[in-house]
Amino acid sequence: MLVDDHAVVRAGVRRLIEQDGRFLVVAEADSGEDAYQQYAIYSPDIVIIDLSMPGMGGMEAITRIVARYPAARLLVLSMHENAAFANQALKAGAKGYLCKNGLAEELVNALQHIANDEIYISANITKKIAQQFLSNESTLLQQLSVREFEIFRMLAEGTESADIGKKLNISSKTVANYQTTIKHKLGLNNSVELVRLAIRSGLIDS
Amino acid sequence: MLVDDHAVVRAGVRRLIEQDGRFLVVAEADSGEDAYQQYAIYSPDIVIIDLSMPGMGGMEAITRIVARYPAARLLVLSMHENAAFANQALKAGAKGYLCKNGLAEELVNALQHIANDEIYISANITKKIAQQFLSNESTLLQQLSVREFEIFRMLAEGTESADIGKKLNISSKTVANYQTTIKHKLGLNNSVELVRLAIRSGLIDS
DNA sequence: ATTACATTAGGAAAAATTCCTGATAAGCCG
DNA sequence: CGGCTTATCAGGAATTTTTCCTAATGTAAT
Repeated sequence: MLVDDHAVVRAGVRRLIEQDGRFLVVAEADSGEDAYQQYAIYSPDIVIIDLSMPGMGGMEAITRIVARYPAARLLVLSMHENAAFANQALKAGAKGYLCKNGLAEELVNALQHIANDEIYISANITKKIAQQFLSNESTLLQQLSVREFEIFRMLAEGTESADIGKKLNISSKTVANYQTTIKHKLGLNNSVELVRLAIRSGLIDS
Repeated sequence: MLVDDHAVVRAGVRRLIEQDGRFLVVAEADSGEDAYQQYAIYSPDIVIIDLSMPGMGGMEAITRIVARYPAARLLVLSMHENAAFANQALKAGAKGYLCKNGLAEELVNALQHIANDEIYISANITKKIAQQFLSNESTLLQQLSVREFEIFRMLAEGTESADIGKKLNISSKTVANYQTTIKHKLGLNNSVELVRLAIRSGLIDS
């Protein structure tokens, strides 16, 4: 099953997969909510999912799908060539992490690995993870839980606490409390420093 | 010719185009620099180009290609559903602007229009352009008075209102009031957007 | 001279943030 | 297995920040 809010990307990936012949696309979804529902209907062997989507993001979708279907195999196909993203996605329960700027062949390759119940991570990502392992900045972000990381990103994007609460189906009060603990964990004094850290870490762009 | 730093996207779009049959992909490039060089070699009828690429971005590539080859026809295929981006791209000389979250059919449709020497812009983008007609980022900051600009910069650097007051020998209350008017003048909803605008404008770095 | 705007700031109300407490569930370890 | 830790969630209360309104002063322009 393909999950990406960009129809062009979905159509492209579908053709890539179909041309290879080993795999079949049984369903498509253009949002996290849709993915969750479609999963129940089609029970796909593997879900290829993008992280950055409107509404419930990819990260939240992974969390929910894995919570309901622990055997689900999700392969993240993201534009973010960033260790922190990969880290969080795998922590949330994804079985693989690929960058969109990887080779087209790598996609079906990754699918095959995941079909064999192996974890697959892009070579460039594993390298980045190794590189950023020692950097203070990324170890800082690793202190955050999946939920904290998610809220951190949304806050840095300028989303209001109330809207974050709606998207994640939690109280805006909870979001506010998370905000405080996030700042404490990261040693930030205000939301300005929060944004700048997020930009420096490549989580969002200015 | 396809220009996109994501190989998966390039491969997908290539197959989309080839399946339609009306057009032929003669070259691919994964950067602005590469696009410029490949253009000289292949002289493609149309260039499909992404905006967000490392190194010289898509915008700069458009400017350079159009400067050297005024007859060049460039179709932007971007993820940004944003009037400012489309505006800049068309101002730079692009002949069309498409969003990646548009329909797959829209792509060849747009190609046909551009082949007929017409301009093609996504419907959702034309609507946004009309809405955001007046909001120009560069002239935006010029609306600020000297004092406002000064405080804007200090706020974006993460300085607390109280400290700004001390440094400028004014009440923190005044700073707070300035903050509100600055946000209004710049059309910002919160301090997060304030920081990001400051960074985009090169006032501060992340 | 009147208008416009920049700078300053206080009061009151609204909103956001912090700090505290506590509930629930999952996972781990001896 | 029972305790221990951690993640997630959220309400109450105090505090801080932000907004909105009003208003004074000086300066530049028409």
